Amino acid sequence: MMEAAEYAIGDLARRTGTKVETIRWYERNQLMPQPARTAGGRRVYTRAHLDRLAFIRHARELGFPLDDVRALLRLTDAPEHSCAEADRIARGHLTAVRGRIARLRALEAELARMVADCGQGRVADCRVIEVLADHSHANCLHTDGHGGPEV
Amino acid sequence: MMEAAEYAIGDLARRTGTKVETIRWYERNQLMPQPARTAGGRRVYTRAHLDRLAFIRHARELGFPLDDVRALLRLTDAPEHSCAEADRIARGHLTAVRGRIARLRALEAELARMVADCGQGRVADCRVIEVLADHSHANCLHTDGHGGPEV
DNA sequence: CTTGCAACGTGTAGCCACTACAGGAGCAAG
DNA sequence: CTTGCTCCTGTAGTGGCTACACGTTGCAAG
Repeated sequence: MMEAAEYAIGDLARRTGTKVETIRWYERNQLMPQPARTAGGRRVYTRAHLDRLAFIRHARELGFPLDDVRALLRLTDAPEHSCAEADRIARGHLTAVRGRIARLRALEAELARMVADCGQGRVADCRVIEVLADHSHANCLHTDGHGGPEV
Repeated sequence: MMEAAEYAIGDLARRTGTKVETIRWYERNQLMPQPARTAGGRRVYTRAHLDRLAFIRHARELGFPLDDVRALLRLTDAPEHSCAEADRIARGHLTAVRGRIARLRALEAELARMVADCGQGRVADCRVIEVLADHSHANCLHTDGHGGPEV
């Protein structure tokens, strides 16, 4: 069996590990172009669509937000252009990932300390509850206040 | 000056570093009980409210989802009960945090490799774009498919 | 007493990146 | 022709808030 030149939406979904609804969502949100349609109104995709969707999914797996994905997609359409922009986006994302790792590690330490100290007794003596209720934040990691999207 | 026994919503916000809208949102979503009101309709909080809000915020800072926070709050209302449940929740969360750290580290490695290999030339030769476009996923981290909420 | 203004009230919409339906139509195999 | 899968559109929901819009309350200064 050879590669088909046309794909139904379900084929694209299977080949890229994407849900059908997500592909339609990408179309509505301009990440995927509108494909041709059959007489009955079904979407007909080409190899180019498949490649583009695979690119999007791969970038998403790497945690790039969709705005970054959009920018990277624009770059793939200009292969003679300098790739400094792609580098900048990837470096920015790397920095963000490193920041999240750092915060998660501080968190991990605090959680580990919490559960290590829990003697499995009554709630009134529970270290987990105690730490959470500690209004003074004496044992707390010193977050800088701005918070951010997530730890 | 001594501690006031009653607080306006703005006082609670300042003392816990929470936005006023967030406090009202917690009330709508049953995390905070409905407080008394003044004749003019303004919310009047007590010390108990302040403590409860501080507890919620502290748990959120540690990344506990609201459903976990709800469960932990129920435990604080039963101080004679065993704290095994609190321990279970905290351990579960610790496991989740460790999983996220592991995935982020794999990600970090892949991103670092991407940008290290980018020669800042044309997009056609860019390693960043190339890795993303790699349909075979030959250089990809082996995610197990289920994905999860986020990397 | 009036005026000004911050803090408060409600209600709704938006964020991200999907996901999950409901309710119907197309289409291939048996 | 029926069965059963895939597909269509459209809408609403997720988590955990955040941001408005627009109206009211409450307090102090003039």
